[in-house]
Amino acid sequence: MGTLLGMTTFVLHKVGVAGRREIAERLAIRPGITVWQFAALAELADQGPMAQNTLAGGLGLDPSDTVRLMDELLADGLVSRERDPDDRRRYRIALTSLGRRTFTTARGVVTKVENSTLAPLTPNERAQLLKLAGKVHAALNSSK
Amino acid sequence: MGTLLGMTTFVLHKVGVAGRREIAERLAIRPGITVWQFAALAELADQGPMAQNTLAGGLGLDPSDTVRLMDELLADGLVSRERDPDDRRRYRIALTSLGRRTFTTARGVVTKVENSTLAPLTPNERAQLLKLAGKVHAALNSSK
DNA sequence: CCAATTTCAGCTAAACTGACATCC
DNA sequence: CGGATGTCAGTTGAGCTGAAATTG
Repeated sequence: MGTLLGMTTFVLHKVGVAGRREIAERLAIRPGITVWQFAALAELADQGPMAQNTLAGGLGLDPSDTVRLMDELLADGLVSRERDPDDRRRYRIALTSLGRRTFTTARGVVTKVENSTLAPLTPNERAQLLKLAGKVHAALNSSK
Repeated sequence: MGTLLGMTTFVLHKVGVAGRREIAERLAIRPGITVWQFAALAELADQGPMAQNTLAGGLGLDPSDTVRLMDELLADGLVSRERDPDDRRRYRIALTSLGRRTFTTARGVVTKVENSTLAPLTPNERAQLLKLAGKVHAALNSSK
């Protein structure tokens, strides 16, 4: 095996970027959102309304980029943004009903693309891959 | 498990980008090269001299970006670049002895970072992860 | 005063596109 | 001529940095 293909990080990066690219192309067609927009909708759908900062942390996205992301979602009517009355520094970001419907559609698209990308693996292997990558991911986040 | 953490592509992308970033930072310190420069040295060390175009294909790097990459490596004295006498459209890119030494050093650095990144996994799990990611990677390349 | 949250402007590296010259 | 190789200029989006305004 070659040096590069024997380095896990290199292979993981390649696969991750290619997979994300594929997902981005499909989501752009339907329902017409970006990957980061999808990620934000997913986080809000899973965990309910939250501060913009908390959302940024959950996504692993820089807070400054989250500002622009929220502007986009707000302009498309997918989220609502109100000041938290208990702490007026914070926003309270919540899904709109359109946002929820859009997320459901998008999740279906992403799942379809994933199934295609992971086609060379058996269901058992897919679960293994997710589990192992998830372990590494968890360690990365905890160290920061 | 949350939607995002249940999506293999998302986790793979996160881990891949974070791992690559870590490697980039270390390689910048010693031996003072970029990740792409390391990748090119590795490919040349594994497979011997080759045309610039072939190298681009092996790295999954755009040929136009390969031009600049080769300029950098040439300026640092890590590769040599000569026209192929049999087909003067092609270059023959080869490692210099400095390039070979630099690669050896860099490979040690990268291996060290990988061991640290993959620390939460047992040796067996690491092999599994590489094998599974490699399968997906191979399928991606063959479809193109 | 100090810290947290959000905002804003701008930077860097990565990846791609399209046009072109050169050579088989 | 058509096709392959290498070169060049420029575009796009991702991710990050640093500074500032507001509020606790």
